[in-house]
Amino acid sequence: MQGDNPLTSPSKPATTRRGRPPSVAADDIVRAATELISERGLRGTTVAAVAERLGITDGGLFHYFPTKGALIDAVIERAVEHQVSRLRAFIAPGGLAAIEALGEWGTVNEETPELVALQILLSAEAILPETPVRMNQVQRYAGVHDIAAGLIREGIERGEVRPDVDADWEASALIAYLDGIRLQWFYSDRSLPLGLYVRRYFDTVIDRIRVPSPNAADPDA
Amino acid sequence: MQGDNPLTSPSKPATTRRGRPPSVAADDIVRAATELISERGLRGTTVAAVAERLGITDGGLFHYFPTKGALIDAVIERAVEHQVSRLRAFIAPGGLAAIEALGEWGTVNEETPELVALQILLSAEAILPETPVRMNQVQRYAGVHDIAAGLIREGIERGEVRPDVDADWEASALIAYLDGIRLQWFYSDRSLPLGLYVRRYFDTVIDRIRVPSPNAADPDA
Amino acid sequence: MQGDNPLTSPSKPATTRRGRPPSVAADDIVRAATELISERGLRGTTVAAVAERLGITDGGLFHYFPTKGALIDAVIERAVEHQVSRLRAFIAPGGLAAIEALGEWGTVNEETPELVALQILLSAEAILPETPVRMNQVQRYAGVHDIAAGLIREGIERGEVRPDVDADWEASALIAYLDGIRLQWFYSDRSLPLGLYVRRYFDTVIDRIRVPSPNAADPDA
Amino acid sequence: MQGDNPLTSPSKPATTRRGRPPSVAADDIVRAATELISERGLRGTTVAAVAERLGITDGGLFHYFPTKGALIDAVIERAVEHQVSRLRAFIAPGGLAAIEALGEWGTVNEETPELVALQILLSAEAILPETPVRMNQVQRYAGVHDIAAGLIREGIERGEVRPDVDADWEASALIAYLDGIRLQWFYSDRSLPLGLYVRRYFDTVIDRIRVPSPNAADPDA
DNA sequence: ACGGGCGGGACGACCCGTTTTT
DNA sequence: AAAAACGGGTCGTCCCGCCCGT
Repeated sequence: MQGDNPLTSPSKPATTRRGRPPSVAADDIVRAATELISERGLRGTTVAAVAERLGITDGGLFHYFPTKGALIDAVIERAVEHQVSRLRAFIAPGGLAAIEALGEWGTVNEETPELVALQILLSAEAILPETPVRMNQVQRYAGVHDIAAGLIREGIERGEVRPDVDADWEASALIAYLDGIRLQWFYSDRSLPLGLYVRRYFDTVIDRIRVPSPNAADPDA
Repeated sequence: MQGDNPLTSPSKPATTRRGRPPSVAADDIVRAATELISERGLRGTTVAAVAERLGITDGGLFHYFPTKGALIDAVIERAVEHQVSRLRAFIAPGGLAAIEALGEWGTVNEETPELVALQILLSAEAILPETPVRMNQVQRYAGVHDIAAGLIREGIERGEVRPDVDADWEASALIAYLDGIRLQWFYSDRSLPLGLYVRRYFDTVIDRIRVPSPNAADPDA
Repeated sequence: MQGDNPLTSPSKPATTRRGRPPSVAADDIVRAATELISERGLRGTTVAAVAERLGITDGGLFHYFPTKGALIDAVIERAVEHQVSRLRAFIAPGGLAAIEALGEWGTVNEETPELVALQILLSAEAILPETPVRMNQVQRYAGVHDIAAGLIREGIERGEVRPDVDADWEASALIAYLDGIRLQWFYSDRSLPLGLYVRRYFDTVIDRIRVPSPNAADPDA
Repeated sequence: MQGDNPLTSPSKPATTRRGRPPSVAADDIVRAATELISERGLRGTTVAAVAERLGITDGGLFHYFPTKGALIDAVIERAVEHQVSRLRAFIAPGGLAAIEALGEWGTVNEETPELVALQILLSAEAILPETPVRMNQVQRYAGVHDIAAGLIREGIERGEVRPDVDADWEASALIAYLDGIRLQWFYSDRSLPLGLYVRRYFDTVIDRIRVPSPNAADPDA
């Protein structure tokens, strides 16, 4: 869907590779699997379907991922890596500035709907007590929560955020909104302006938690 | 997943209470199915497992629900009815009072975790383009959205809510938060105080959208 | 192969059986599986082949034996039961008389070649360290060994067998011969006179271990 | 199991040492395959597992043995050669002396348990009517039988063995015991003193079939 | 009407032996 | 010699009908 990424593929041709050149790369498989999962769900996606989309057989796919679980693990890992790398750039400034930057998160998500869909499916699957993806998702949520709460606390320390703000609760609310609005994005066939909505939501939150600027505090003056 | 759902349902409303109320056994089946689905997911739940939990065979279950799709339809219908009946009581006052009352929605949900889990699973399933539950969920969301937005507009008309408030956006944000926070509730093994969090969130929203009371408008005085 | 055994099938029609009469009984399945295993080996026998021989599908077979392992367990159990019931009659007299009676074991085996083949295959499979049938077979061998050694010891106590005979070694040798000669029976396409050979072998053993009769001890007299 | 064994083998005697000795690698493969087969059985051993144990890929193995059947043929051939070379030394003296020497056969076997295990597995596999190893094994048995019976007949001609001894039956019994006691060896985790037991068995047989020495003939004198 | 034993297809995941390509 | 891919096949088992008893 995103074409052949010219950055990753030829990055390692120098190694003395012997044998038949692959008609598909492992990355292609993971990408195809991600797409199919975002279309049919985890259980609705068969390894044969993934192979078929790539023009190979499931036997051939076996060389890359010996089991469906391994394939799904790779799919999840790739999605997480993608998200983390993007996230890191946003939160670099730290404090309230980072929170403001996170307001663009919706715009970023608009570019990769299949990863967002995957995330939603995994989120729901993770509520089941026995599912293997549960721990993964719970930890991911905890990580994101800690990042957000940490930024807010940093804002308090810097004097940008009001000291009486409950950082944990605000982080929880921010994540909840992001998780929920993405559902609506798909319900509207992605016609809902996700970037705009998220931006707007962040603005209201920032308005509420920031320390009032001196001249804005007394508009009547 | 639900077979030729749109074909059989209207032709043979087997589970529709028409002529006489459903037998007790049918309700037991639906309840057991709801529990199992909330534990193992839609696809992870087999009709045989439902039957086994009830002490009957899948052949016996076949008399009540000729197909798995029909059973799932009944499960969804029961969940929706349950939700709607509760909701109706909350929004009876109308306007801002109804919005305030909705702040107790989290507390209500705490009593029926299996219905909440079912709702989450259906929400996620509904983002898939081909799934039979999609339309159902999208319409449900539209209905809830209209109710919430309607209450806000009513609040504006009554002078309780500031006239510049975007009713549709606020409704969307409210629903998004509710959808998202429920996920966190399950991630925390339901130890997160769902009722408290929702109540608190509603308070901040109401604070933001309500028309300021005269004496609170000038705190400096 | 042995037709419908009129003894076992109608033995339990008195129970209030409901539903469709089975086209095949569990016993038929076990019998068919035994035959196929004796023709193609354990791993060479597929559940589909067993079902096909019975005229049903593997899905139908699933109602009786949910897994191949369960089917094989039943096959083994039936073979053991068959063997044990026969064996009991032979060893009833006890002592040397029982040993003599066991000389007819070969003749008995000639009637059920498929059970003998099954036994051979299991014997060989059991030498593998990881196989699930190993323990089963080892215990079976120990049981048979104890029975044979016990009979010999009984013969010693009764004064029928020479007191210097090593009961354990003799038992081991007897079983070894029986196991080995059955192989040759199959190598000869069962044309080797198994009953005769075994009878003859037992005679030489009995000749060697029995207490000499007084008048036979001195034929010249 | 061995594919079109009779077709490929004669057309391409890849493993036959004709013109030059086999490469070391081929011998390693055969040895590794022998070990694996003795651990997991014929069908339980995959070519990939053999290759993995050697640190190569199954594709690499393909250069030495174009098919699994060819590999198994080589494994059998090596085992037979090993056995035959040992056997030849034992039977060199001929007559009863050779029989006595064969009493050490158990001791010899104790040194190569994996070859014994292979032999047991092949023995059992050979009772199946359709297996490609059947003819091989049957012929091997016939050969061993002829050797043993020939030695006994030679003993009779030399006046070492009583003339009324049935050479064929005695040979059959000897082989049967050897085949059977090896099973017990494995059942006991090879703790059974195989060499001792076989030695002892041969002694009883020789006692029975040899021409009585003049002074031993009249113990009363 | 309710329920149960039984059987039918179908398909998914796994994996295996083999061939093709470089 | 390695790597990639194929085609086949086994096992599990799932959803669903066909009949029959109560």
